[in-house]
Amino acid sequence: MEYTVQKLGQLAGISARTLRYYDEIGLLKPTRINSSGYRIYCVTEVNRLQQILFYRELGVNLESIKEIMTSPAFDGTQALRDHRDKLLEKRVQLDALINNVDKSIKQTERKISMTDKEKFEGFKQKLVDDNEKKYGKEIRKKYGEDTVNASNVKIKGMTEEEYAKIQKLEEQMFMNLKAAMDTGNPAGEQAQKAADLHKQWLCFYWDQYSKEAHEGLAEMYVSDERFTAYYDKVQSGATEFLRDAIVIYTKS
Amino acid sequence: MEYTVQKLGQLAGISARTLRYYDEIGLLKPTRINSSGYRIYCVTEVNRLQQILFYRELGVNLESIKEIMTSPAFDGTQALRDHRDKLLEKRVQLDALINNVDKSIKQTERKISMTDKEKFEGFKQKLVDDNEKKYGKEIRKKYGEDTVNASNVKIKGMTEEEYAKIQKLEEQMFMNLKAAMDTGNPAGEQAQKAADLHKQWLCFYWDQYSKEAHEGLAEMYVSDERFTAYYDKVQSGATEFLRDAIVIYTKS
DNA sequence: CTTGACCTTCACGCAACGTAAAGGTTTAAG
DNA sequence: CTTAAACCTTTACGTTGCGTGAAGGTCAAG
Repeated sequence: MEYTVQKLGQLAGISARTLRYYDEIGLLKPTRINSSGYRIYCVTEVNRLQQILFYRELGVNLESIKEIMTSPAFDGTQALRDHRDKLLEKRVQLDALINNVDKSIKQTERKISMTDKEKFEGFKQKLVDDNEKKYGKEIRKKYGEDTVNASNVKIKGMTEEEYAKIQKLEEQMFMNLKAAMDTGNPAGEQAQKAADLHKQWLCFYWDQYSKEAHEGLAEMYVSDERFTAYYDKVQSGATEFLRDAIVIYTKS
Repeated sequence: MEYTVQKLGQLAGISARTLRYYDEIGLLKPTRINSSGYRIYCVTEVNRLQQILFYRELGVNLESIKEIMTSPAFDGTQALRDHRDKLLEKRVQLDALINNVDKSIKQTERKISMTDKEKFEGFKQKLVDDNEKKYGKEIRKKYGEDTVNASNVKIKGMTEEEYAKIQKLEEQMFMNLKAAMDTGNPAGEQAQKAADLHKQWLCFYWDQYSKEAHEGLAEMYVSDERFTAYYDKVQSGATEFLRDAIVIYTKS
């Protein structure tokens, strides 16, 4: 397929002027110039333009894009992978901003108060927090980046009120879990109530809940000693019991 | 708490120059100037700056931000809610881009093939922006923000298949409209078929259809020359004929 | 053969700052 | 008390990434 400036512009959602400008600065030269002096673009240039737009979307200036892409070390596939990482980062930042706006709305409704610092959360890049450092890698491997990232953002932006609610939920879950273990039946009412409370608790951290992820998490609790230690504090074997209850819960 | 340019800049993640510029253009004036001529900002300005940054993040130019925020009708809380919607939209677009980059990676691995059009999926933000600029205000006034926003989201998330379907629907509508005009009867079978096709077409853009909104839109087509030009291309007077047909359609 | 929708090359304009110059103020250290 | 660093001020020109004509050539359709 061959394209003139306008055609390619329409395809990519940019103006013909932009393409001429990219030609002018040597960022994207047409494949050839036809007998009437028209710029003609082919597949190689289409792909190059896509790469350019990815970089542009990520805020890289055109001069740098040119430098990167004309480097002999430039690896298109690797670049795409980098784009992916950056875009995921951008999404984390965007989530932080959404969180910020949510909080700001609550503040105007006098439901919470916000420090000046909090008011600008999400507008700039921030450091990763403890949770991330401790458990980030493992969880990330198992459940994918997206879920974890979203979780981090939610923790950061939590109000005290919400935090208290979560603490209470977890406490209730522990109480139900203990009572359920006395009956010894993970399918029983108490155990299923505990699993349900665990789900509710989880939903404060996860943007979307899925049964599969819930079950997967329960399995990880059992296989990771740090989590086992945490849940077994209620009683020895509690982690496995909780896992069993959750598995039954997700299947029902 | 009181801030000088640099302090506030650091808090918000912008430069001191930017704050001076915002003062210069009258977008954000400091609370007061101290005895040495320093700009001093307090809580009102901090909140205003936050709003400004939300708008900026969403691509609104400074002149428009100023216009919006100095309007007597400006409602801060409502603005925050709008920001939220827009940010969620932005996330949808970002997801589309991530999807694109994933596909592009797979393509380089020869696992799938991609059309040139698909290569630019997720970049098409601009198209929506344009749409917004051209018709946003009028439609917004008549049908409220929600409907329009929902429409934007739908366009963004549209697959090529869906898009083709819509194009076809519109084409059929035009054909029926033309045939109906030959009969001269807006209540006739052909005209009513055209009105129905128009409704179907519309339902791709609107989340909820209502007869009132449909009729209102038809009236706007007639009163707005840009729309008139668009529909009259089939034949002179076609817009009014379509309006008549739609009015009859919605009453029946 | 004309009309309209393309294309071309200048060339100027613009937003939203960056950057540097030239100078006054504040503050913390010597 | 002085002195240097780290602020602040205004003025003013530079930069990026195009938008927007103007002036003119090309191409397909009626």
